[in-house]
Amino acid sequence: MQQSGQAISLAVSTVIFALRPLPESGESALWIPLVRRTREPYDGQWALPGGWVDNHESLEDAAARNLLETTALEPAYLEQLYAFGEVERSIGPRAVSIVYWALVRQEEADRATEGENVRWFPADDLPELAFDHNVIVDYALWRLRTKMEYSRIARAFLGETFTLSELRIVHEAVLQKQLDPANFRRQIENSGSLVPTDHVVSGGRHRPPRLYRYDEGVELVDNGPLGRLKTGSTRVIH
Amino acid sequence: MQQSGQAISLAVSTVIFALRPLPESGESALWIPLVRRTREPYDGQWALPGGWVDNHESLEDAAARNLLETTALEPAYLEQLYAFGEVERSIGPRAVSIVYWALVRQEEADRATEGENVRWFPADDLPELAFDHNVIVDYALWRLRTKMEYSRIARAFLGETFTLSELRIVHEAVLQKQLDPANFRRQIENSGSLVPTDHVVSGGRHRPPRLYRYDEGVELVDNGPLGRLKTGSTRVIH
DNA sequence: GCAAAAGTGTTAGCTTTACACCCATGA
DNA sequence: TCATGGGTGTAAAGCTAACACTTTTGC
Repeated sequence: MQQSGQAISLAVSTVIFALRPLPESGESALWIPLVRRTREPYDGQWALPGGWVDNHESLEDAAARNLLETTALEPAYLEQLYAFGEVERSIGPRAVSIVYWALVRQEEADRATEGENVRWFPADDLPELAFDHNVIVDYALWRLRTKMEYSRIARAFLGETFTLSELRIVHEAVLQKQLDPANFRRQIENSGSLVPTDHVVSGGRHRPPRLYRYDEGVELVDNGPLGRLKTGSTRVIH
Repeated sequence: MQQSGQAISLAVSTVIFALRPLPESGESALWIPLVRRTREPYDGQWALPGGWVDNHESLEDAAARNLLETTALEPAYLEQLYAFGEVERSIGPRAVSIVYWALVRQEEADRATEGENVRWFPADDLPELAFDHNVIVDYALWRLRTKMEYSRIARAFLGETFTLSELRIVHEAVLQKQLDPANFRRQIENSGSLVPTDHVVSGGRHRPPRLYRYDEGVELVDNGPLGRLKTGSTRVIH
């Protein structure tokens, strides 16, 4: 088993999700930031933010660094999606991409420098992207929606404390369907992952809802090969 | 975004699973083949079969080729597991490993050349392996067991037709728990993924069980980013 | 009081689980 | 006829989904 004379470039890209209101309906929905390519191939087309992996950094560090450099965003959640390595997926020299997906809070998303070469798009209504990036986004969307149903990733979109309504609206925006408030409450309560705080939110024209926080003692279901053994694979910033 | 002068080696490794009887109890259980390292680092220790990715082959092709070269096995199922890229995971030059997991049928597993440098081990009772390979195997085991509950990967361990008993024994061996034959039958029948054949198996000292086959019209649940769009990511050999 | 969302109660229908019991065969 | 698994029946328990209803606030 020895190293043959190869020259495969190793890149990372990230599908970044944030919740923002749609301009038409005002409803909360998933958006992703894209960067415009400024060279061939696919010059001028929109693409996922990404870059090359440096020798001294892990794949995940490379993803986080590229995120910050290209979009100025710091994600609340970062997880590996898939390694894309088809020979013909890129014109030009052979490149393998390790793709991550990330979640950012709305305040963080609003800080993102939007300009000529960085713009947010609704995740379900994207233009034609460079490379195989449309396929990648579709897969990331599928993973996010699947994982939303059995894990606690919704917290990445929320602050330290939140009402059950706020949590439900996150689920509704991601899953694209209305949820019964009564049943949602029971389902969450039975999961045992939330603890009620002593505070309520007053000011609304209705009964003040209680604030909850996530129970830190309860572990995530699947946070990767390293995370499962508590060495910290998936990056969760509290 | 330009390529910096890097020299990261790209490798593939595979966690290969087969069902074989345990020597003590005779019960069917998961086994994996390991290869002995013949050079530093970790000289003499057991490791996952793997090798370098060539410039002209996809990651999946590289995994399949290495499988064949190191263990002479052709898998019935092959799926990407994870890309491991921590800086300090290997002594020596920086290496990133794309790890796959594979399932092979028992006939195929028996063909595997076992010798001084290739040996089968029970998946739940491994020695200390080279690199981070124990962590990797644990993760692959978790993925296999999770996926067994909602997808149709059990077919990779079976022939074209099989009895419900045979299918149940595959599930029991992988999940390490007894399943009620009556409830298992109904669960499988309701899933609609099997069709009964006109044949039964005679010769046993009991009522001859019917043979079933998988309904080819029913799709797998999750076979990867490319597979989901029917371009063939996960490799399923019928 | 009224609107609006918070929160509780209730019921039908479905799924899961446990286990009783009959069936068909070889020896 | 007996042992052995194949295959069917059934009922309790648990979960899901739909929706009625009460509670608490601001105006």
